[in-house]
Amino acid sequence: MAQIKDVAREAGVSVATVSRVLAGHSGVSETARQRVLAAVQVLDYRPDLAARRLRSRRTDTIGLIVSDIRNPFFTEVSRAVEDMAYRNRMRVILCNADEDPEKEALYLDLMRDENVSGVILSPSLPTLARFRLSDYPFPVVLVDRCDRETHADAVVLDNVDSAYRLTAHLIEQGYRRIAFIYGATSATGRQRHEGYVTAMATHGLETLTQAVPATVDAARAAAGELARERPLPEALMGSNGLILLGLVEALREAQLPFPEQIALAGFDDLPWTRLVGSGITVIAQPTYDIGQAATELLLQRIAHPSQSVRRVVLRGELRERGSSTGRSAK
Amino acid sequence: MAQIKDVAREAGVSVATVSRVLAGHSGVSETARQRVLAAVQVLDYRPDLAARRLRSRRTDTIGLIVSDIRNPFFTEVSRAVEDMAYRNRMRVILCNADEDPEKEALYLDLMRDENVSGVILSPSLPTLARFRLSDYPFPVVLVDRCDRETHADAVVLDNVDSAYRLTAHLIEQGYRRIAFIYGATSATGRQRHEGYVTAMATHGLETLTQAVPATVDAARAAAGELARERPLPEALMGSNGLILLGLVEALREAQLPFPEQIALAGFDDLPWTRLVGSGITVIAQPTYDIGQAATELLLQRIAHPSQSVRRVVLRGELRERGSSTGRSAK
DNA sequence: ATACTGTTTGTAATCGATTACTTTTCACGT
DNA sequence: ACGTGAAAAGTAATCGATTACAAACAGTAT
Repeated sequence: MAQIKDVAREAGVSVATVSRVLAGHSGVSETARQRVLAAVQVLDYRPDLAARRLRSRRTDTIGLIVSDIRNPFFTEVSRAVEDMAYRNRMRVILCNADEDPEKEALYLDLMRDENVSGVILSPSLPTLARFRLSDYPFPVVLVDRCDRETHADAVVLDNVDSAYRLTAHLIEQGYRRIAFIYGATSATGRQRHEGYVTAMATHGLETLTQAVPATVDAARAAAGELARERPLPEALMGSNGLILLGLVEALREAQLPFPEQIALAGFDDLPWTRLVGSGITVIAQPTYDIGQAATELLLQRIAHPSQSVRRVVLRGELRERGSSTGRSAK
Repeated sequence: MAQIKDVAREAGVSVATVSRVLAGHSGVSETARQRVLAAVQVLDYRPDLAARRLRSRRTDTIGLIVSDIRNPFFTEVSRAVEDMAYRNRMRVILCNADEDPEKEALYLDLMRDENVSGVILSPSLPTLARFRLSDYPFPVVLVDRCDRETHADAVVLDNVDSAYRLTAHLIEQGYRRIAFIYGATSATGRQRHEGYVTAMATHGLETLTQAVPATVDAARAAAGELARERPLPEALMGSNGLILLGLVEALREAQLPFPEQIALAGFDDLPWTRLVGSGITVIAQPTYDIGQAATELLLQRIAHPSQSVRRVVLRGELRERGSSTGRSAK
């Protein structure tokens, strides 16, 4: 395996010059640069990253800690982060915290050990509550989950407003008893809850909510109970893709077709939402954009550590489908 | 930030002793060990990974290169790999090749640069065709995709047999004109094609196949064409989850309900397969097990570089649902 | 020709661990 | 008390780059 001194010898220059050329530093003559590049080619030289990282104290690596890799939302975010990162010659270490605050803390420690340049994190509720940027030796950009109090770069959906619009849509369609099943373990769920509550209140309607862990099974169980209540709610809303999936499963088990027996709506425009029944009305998130924006924010923060904190709020898009076809229309 | 020499001073021993304790080497007195451990606690010492990796020439990192992170199959595999790896104090670098052989090559180079301990790879067809273990300075375990010729550790589904069983199931249900739409860009698709062809031949039936890139859109387009043909095929099979999704979309567009107008079956038991229509008959893959097995294989290979090559074949499970309800039953 | 500037180049220190090698310590048999 | 071998501990070389600093050089003004 060729080392930098081999390249230096081959090119007839010093190791410092080789290093400078490879780092793209100025102050190297064009002739020297060419000879170094040629030597690198000839020897197929690849710098040893461990050595470089040790000396330079930089890793050019960003850590991505997602809450649940099985959630397609985070899959797509990861994809975007990865694309952007590698395009900027950065590495990505992906960690899946599985909605477990302990795992999250573990991975944040790991990021410290790895001396990453920065971290993109979708924090669980406890982590978010305790979150202080100054607790970490690297910049952190929050993604998907952030509240008004937290002072950190972040990229989030306009959760409150999106939930408001989704709820308002159901109300417009003539539904009144609208139940909201939401993941209480994430800031996202809570904010969407807020939007729902506001919309209901604005229209003088009573709320009907159920907080659950953000899993398919929990949502199915909760919806199963609701389905046994009489009078039946007129509509069901889920606070994210996994929960929505649970709702669909529960309605199927309870043999309640939508929208005939009960209307349905939720968050996340997953591939299957338009295929079940006559399609499910959802708020679509610009997932790829979210990941992209988060990476951009992080890269900028790494370049300019003291620039002011920024928050990017992206708008969710309402996609009306059969599941919320109005009572009037029937 | 505390360094090893600080720990040594605090503990009143030499750096060598500290290093030995932390590496779990024998030849350290119990007293010394205790003092070192205490000092580590006091100073909150964390070894510098860059320095360690430079000197020891080991990274304890495994690279995972998946074909398409959006495919839930690979998501689940990643999860398993990650779990297993961290449990064995290994890091994971996840890369998404997006079914692009060039990206794949790029990432394999990157793995070399990172000096990873080993790689788990789901190769594209061109990469698999050229694949030689000796081309890489690290052990490689293939996952999901591997052919009989390739001499490497691998974990795969019994693709041929599973496809045979799925096809045979449709035949048993009374279908004859069974079309198979498959991803020709992966070894998996080809092997499943083989199983389908064998099953059809065994029953004296004519094959009806369409090779497509393994994407939802390509599959939808292909199925859209088939849906316009007369006579209509009696059943449609897709070679993986993404393709199956494309088929469902196409049938919906063509307003062909299943199984009434046309039967449907495929691979990958994704969350939504039991929710659309009366459920879709699929071969379920033990995705988590596949990732787990691959990681185990890799860790063993790292520990014993010269042990003989092993291939783990896992069995797919047929899950019968409404989409393949027999003609006889109608 | 000389001094002065700015650019290019080279030498050697450095990053923080691991580990080869040497020295010390200790238990034990004679 | 002493020699012996094993176990424990320490010293210093080492991994392979980056970079601080010094030296050489070229170009220009005096």
